[in-house]
Parts: sequence; C-alpha cells; structure tokens
Amino acid sequence: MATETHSIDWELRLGYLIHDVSRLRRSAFDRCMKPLNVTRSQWWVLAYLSRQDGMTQSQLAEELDIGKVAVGGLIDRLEKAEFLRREADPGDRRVNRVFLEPKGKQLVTRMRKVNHKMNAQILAGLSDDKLESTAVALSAIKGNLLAYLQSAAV
Amino acid sequence: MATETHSIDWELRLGYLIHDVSRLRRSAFDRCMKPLNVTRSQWWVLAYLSRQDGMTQSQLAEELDIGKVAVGGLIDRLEKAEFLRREADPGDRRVNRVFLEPKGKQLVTRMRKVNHKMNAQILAGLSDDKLESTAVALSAIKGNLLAYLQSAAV
DNA sequence: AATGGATAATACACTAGCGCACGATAACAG
DNA sequence: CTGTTATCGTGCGCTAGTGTATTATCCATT
Repeated sequence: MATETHSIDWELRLGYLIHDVSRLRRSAFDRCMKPLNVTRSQWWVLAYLSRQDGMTQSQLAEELDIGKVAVGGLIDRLEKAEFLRREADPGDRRVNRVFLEPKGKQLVTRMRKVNHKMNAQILAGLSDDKLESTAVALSAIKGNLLAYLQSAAV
Repeated sequence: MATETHSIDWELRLGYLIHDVSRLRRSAFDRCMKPLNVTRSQWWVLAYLSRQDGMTQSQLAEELDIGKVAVGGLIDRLEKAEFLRREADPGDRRVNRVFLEPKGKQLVTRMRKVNHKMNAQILAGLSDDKLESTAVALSAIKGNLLAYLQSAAV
C-alpha cells in the first residue's frame, strides 16, 4: 500500500488538511471572538446584515446556507442580546425582517478588525503567489463540491 | 482603507474559501455517509479505532481534538448501535477502553471506499502539482494556526 | 498508612445544527 | 369567492460540541 503511484496520496492528505485547517480555524476564530461575547454563527448573521440590513429570516438562511430553524434560534439569542431586532414586514405578515441595532453595528466594526488581524496571522509567511494559487485551487474544489451536491441531490 | 496595497484581498478570499469548502465538504460527506446510517463524528471515531483498537476515551478525545464529554456521547450511541463496545481496563478501574465490534469493522471498510470515491470526485480536474502545492500551503496555514492557538492560549 | 494532587469518565447547562411537521398567511386557480 | 398550493416562521426531537463541576480512582509524597 506504500507503492501507490500518484495523486491518491495527496487526495487523502488534502482531505485531512481541509478538515484540520477548518477545525483549527474555527477554534482560532472562536477564541478571537470570545472577548466580544458572540459566537461564530452569530458573527455571520451580523456580518451579512451589515451588508444588507433588513433581510428576512429566510433570506438569511439561504445566504448562510443553514436551515430556517437554526436562523430562528440565532436571531432569538441575538435579539435577546439586543444586537438586532425583528420587525414585521408591513406588506407580508408572514415575514420578519431583521435589522441591526446600534449595539450590533458597533460590534460588527470591531469584529471586522479582529477578523482581519487573525487572517493576517494565519496566512503569515505565505507569498501572494501562494495565496493566489491556493485560492484558485480551493475555488475549483468548491466548484466540484457544488456540482457534486447538486447532482447527488437526487 | 480601500487603498490597501497587496495580499489583503487574497487573505479575505482565502478566509471565505476555507469556510465554504469545509462547509460544503461536510455536507457532501454527510450525504455520502447517510446511507450507512452513521454520522461524520461517529465516522471519525470508528476510523481512529480501526487504526488502533482499544483506545481509551480520553485518548480518543485527544486524537479527535474534541472534549471528553462529546466522546462519551458518541460512544454511547455507537455502543447502542453495536458498532463498538466499552470494556473496563483491568489495570486501571477509571478507564474504559473501546473496541470495534464486527459490525463496526465491516462498516469501516465500506466507509473507506465511499470516502475515497468522494475525494476523487471533489478533487477532479486538479493536477498532482496543484494538489501538492495546495497541500503544502494548507500545511503551512495549519502550522500557523497551531502556533496561534498555542500562543494565544494565555 | 494517609493525604493531597492528577486523571478518567460522567452530569448538567448551553449553543448550534438538521429534519420533519405544523399553523398562519399569501398567491394563484377555478 | 373558494379551494389548492407555496412560503415564512416556529415547535419538537435528535446529534454534536463547549465549559464547568463532580465522582471515582490512581499515584506520589509524606
């Protein structure tokens, strides 16, 4: 089994690496955000809202690619913490629109900085070239994954 | 702030890409494993056991890099499903050692195949060179992350 | 032998995700 | 206008992870 010729080995390694990096990155992120008293998932909600305030819960679920239920729970907690508020849509009584509260906006700018600093540290020592080619490769993988998930959706 | 010169852009992209790829990969993995009626986390437990049967729960937690509590829960479910069994260590009455049951071993071989096939599809179209350089870059990132998590452990 | 510190597993409370099913509402068909 | 269908949000139950506290056991030092 040591004599596998080509790619197989890298395939496996890459599989594990993606797993490891994403797990470690998650830990690092959590550690960074801890002093801000907001979780990773909550961060994403706020980040998306900061780019487009007043989204509906379903839109958020779509963008974040998580279920509506999960979004509901997140918003519950964020609302309780007064980072955002729900507001009934005047035109469609089914929908809740979600708006950032001042406290939330403030948090977003702080989080942006923290995130940026973390990225810099994590990618330290990698040339722009490497960063770029890695990004390209990951994009390709992402494309494959999307295609795979589409097709297998049967 | 729009006039940042260099890498910043790739840093951001790479951050998002790692996030996306890991999320999508997780979904794909879950989809693959679904017919086997075993979750991703459970898969890891079985995989590690298949390489070293009879580990203690704490060893498993260490290897998998999750908490002991989480491991306990996973093993509860896996034991109930008869994929493995707990066995008291004769020398130290505090520890439980975990062993694969035949049903578990059987599952591991099936999972290996599925995993391999998925990897191949996901990395399709990438040359060995690209795979290698991507793996190298991710390794470096992983190193940075580990260092970061160590240092910030203050 | 006794005690005090480390370690193994568990209990409990919390955040987070999924899937399914449900009620309310909207949009559209006839 | 009425019935069907689709969509929005939620409730419930499950798996999974975290952190803290607890219990049982081991081990080292006195």
